[in-house]
Amino acid sequence: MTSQIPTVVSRSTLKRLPLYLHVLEDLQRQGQEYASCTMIAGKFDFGPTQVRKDLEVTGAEGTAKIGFKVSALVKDIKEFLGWHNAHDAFLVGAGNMGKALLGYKDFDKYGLNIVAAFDQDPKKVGTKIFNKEILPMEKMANLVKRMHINIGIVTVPAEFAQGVVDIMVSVGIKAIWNFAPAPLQIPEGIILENARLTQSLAVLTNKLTMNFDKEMKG
Amino acid sequence: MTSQIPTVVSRSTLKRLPLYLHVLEDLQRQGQEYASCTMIAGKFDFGPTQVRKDLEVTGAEGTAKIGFKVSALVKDIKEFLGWHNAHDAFLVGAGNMGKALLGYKDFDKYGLNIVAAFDQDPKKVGTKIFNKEILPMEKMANLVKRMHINIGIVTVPAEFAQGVVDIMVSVGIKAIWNFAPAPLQIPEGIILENARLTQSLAVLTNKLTMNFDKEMKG
DNA sequence: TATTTATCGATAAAAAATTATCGATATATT
DNA sequence: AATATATCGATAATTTTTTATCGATAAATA
Repeated sequence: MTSQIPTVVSRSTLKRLPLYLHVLEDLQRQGQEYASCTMIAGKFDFGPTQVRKDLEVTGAEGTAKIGFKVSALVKDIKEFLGWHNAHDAFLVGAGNMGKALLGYKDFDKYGLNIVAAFDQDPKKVGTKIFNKEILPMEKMANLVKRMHINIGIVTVPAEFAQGVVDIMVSVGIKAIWNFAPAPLQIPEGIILENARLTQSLAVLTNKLTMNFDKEMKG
Repeated sequence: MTSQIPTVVSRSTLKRLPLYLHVLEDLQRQGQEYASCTMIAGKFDFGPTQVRKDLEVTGAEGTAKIGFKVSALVKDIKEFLGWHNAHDAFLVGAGNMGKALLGYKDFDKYGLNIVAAFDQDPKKVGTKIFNKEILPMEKMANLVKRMHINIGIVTVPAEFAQGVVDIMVSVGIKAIWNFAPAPLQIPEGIILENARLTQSLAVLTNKLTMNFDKEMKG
């Protein structure tokens, strides 16, 4: 009998798992030992079936009438997301967003460790931001290989993003976390995940506009 | 005959529109007058039908064999997203992410204008970040009313997020852009849009982990 | 001990999103 | 001028995602 766990997991499910994790860690702090899908779903605007289906992909198992053991579930979700041990990453673009990410202390909780940053600007090179060195772009190739870096974070302006991504791919980066609002071309086999604020903002401003339109009419 | 434009637009569509906008503005700079869905889709990993369906919601009209007039399409998308004129916003939490957003120069392109920031920390209050004043929380209520602010941006740590949101709602904020990795409760009628980096990161680290697992096996 | 209840796990149904198809049309080509 | 082609707009088919249903089970309650 083979495993029931689906081999391909939807983005939607993957994006809900960190939400559950947050709730579960809260429960853990409160000393709760078990949690049911009903309880977790209570924190969100969707139902327990959704939660149950999402949790299924992690391989976690619950018991009827009781729910899931919180500690085990946290562990299962973290392992599934790859957050149980840290992935080293390089960041390119020490601007405002770059700085914010370099200063974010909780990334270790999320399986990310930004080792160093790179920038074109000679004025930035050689300085440190949150105790992390800013290096010249030329040094990236060697260091990626020497340090076995797999993740590249792109926080440069849109017009430079494709160039940076091309370099990253050429030096052996396997996964790219992109913050630039530009569509990027990447070769087969490289993982690209976009974290574009403008997309989220679009949803917000559209809803707001729709609301005003409604008020005008009604 | 009523309009063919759907009254409710999916998140997925809303999130793709800024991508098209970026491509279109590139084309505009290059002096291209017309753009077809086929051409736009070429920049992404989905087809022209998807693009056509998305553009439909904006009310834009194209012509067979030619495509859409770029300038008109840009205008239609911007208006649909509410990016044609700026929405004033307050930001709460002048930490790293807060600073990054305060320093982001292109928000005016996306219909957002961060007017001022608020913080609990007395050391921050009174200072300026990117020429924007950091004010004490107590001043928010009055200013929201006086300045007719509709958008609140939450960049505080997770444990303070719900408290900040409650204040925002109570002083009359209509839409909340949340960067804290916490599930938030909001009353009916308030718009909440989450821009949580951890969700995006989850997708990345999971894919990376899956890739390694595959390599181990095969 | 029997009954009720909350939950899981699995499956089925419903809804939503994506992709394919096709007639109409505007331009380019023969 | 006739034919070929690229594209739109609309609709249909497909796929994916979400939600509902239901038997099994573990605990609580009568």
